[in-house]
Amino acid sequence: MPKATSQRQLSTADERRRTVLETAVSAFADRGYFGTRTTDVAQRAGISQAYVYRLFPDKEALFVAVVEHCFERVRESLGDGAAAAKGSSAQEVLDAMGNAYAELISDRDLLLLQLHAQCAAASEPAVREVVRSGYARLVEYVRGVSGAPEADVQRFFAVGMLCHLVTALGTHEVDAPWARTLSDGLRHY
Amino acid sequence: MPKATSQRQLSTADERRRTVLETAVSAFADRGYFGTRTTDVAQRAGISQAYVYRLFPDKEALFVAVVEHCFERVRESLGDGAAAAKGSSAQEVLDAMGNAYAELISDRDLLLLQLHAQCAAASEPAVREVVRSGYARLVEYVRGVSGAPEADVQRFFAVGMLCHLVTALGTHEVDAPWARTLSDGLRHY
DNA sequence: GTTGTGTGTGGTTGACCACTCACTCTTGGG
DNA sequence: CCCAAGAGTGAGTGGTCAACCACACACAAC
Repeated sequence: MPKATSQRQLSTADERRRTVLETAVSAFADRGYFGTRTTDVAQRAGISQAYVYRLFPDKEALFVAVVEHCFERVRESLGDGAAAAKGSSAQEVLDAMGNAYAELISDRDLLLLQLHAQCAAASEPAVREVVRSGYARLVEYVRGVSGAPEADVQRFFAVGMLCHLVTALGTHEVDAPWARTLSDGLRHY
Repeated sequence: MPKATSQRQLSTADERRRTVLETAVSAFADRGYFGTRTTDVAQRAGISQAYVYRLFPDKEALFVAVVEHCFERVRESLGDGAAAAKGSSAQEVLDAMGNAYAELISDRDLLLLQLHAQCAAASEPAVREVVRSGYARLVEYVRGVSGAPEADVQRFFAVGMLCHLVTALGTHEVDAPWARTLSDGLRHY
C-alpha cells in the first residue's frame, strides 16, 4: 500500500542534467578532462554510466557544459560582490569582487576545474572556445561594472591566476618563505 | 665497405635520456600528463615505445623528469636575465628577468608544459613535489638576485601566470577588447 | 673471433575506457 | 486498465594504452 505522498521517483532529464553538471565539477576537478573517466562522473551523480550518454552526446560535450556552468557561477559571484560595493570607487568594487571570488573558490573543486579547463583549452578546440568566451564575459563584466582602468583589470585577473597556482600546489600546507611570498595577502576561507 | 669514420651508431643510455627529456617536452605540452601516450613520446624521440621503459621506470617518473628539466631551463633563463642587469635597481633586475622569461617561452611548448605540470600537481603527489620544489627554487632565486620587496616578487609570478592564461587561450589570435586587456604590456616574441 | 655488456625492437598482454544496444521499469493520459 | 513516451540500466564491444618480455644487434676488450 503506497504512501499518500505523490513524489516522483524518477527525475526529468533536465533535472538530471543539472545534477550531473554540478557533481561532475568535483569529478573533473580531480584529474582533468583526459584523466577523468565517465564512470566516475556517473557514480558521483548516482546514475549509470550508460545514462550519462543519454544526457550528453559525448565526453567532450559534457566537459564543455561543466566548464560553462562554472563560468556562470563565477559570473554570478562577481555580480554579488559588485552589488555589495555599489557606488564605491573602482578599486573598492574590484576588491569586493575579489573577495566574493575568494569565497566562491573556497570550494577548491571549482578553482581546479578552471585550471583544468585552461589546460584542456590548449589542445581541444571546443574547450578553447568555451573558455575564451567565458573569460571574454568575465573581463568585460569586470571592466564594465568597476569602471577601473585596463591595468587594474589586468592585475585583477593576474592575481586570480596566482590563486590557481597556490591552490594547485597547496602552498598553505607548506611552511616556507617561498610559499608565503606567493600567497601573501591572498584572501582565502 | 664501411667508411673510415668511426662514429658510434648507438647512443649511450644517458645521451638518449637527455634527448627523450628534450623532445618529450613538446609531446606532453600538447595534451598533458594523462592525455599523452608514451608512444608519442617515443616517436618524437625516434625510439621504440619499449625503450622508453628501459630509460625511465614508468610514465610518471618520465613526466616528473621532464618537468624538472623545464624548471631547470627556466632557472637558467632567469639567471641570464639577472646577469644582464647586474648592478641595476631591483625593479630593473625583475624587468630583465621577465624579459628573459618571455624570450624563453616564445617556445610555446615550454610554457604549456608548466601549465600541465601545475594541473597534474593537483592530483599526483610526485608531480606536486617536483612542481613545489621547482617554484620554491624560482621564488627564492628571484627574491635573492633582485632583492626586490616581497610584493614585487609576488607580482612577478602573478604576471607569469597571466602569461600562461593568454598563451593557453591563444588570445593573440583574438581581436577583441577583452583579449587586449589581458595581454596588454606582456612581452612576447 | 669470441664473449660479455649494453643498446634497441617487435610483438604481446591485460586492464581499462568511451560509447552502444537491447531491454526494463515508471509515469501520466485517455 | 492499457499504452505510449520517457527514465534508467546491465551487459557488452572495439579500441587503446601502459608495461613486459624475448630476442637481435652493436660495441669494446681480450
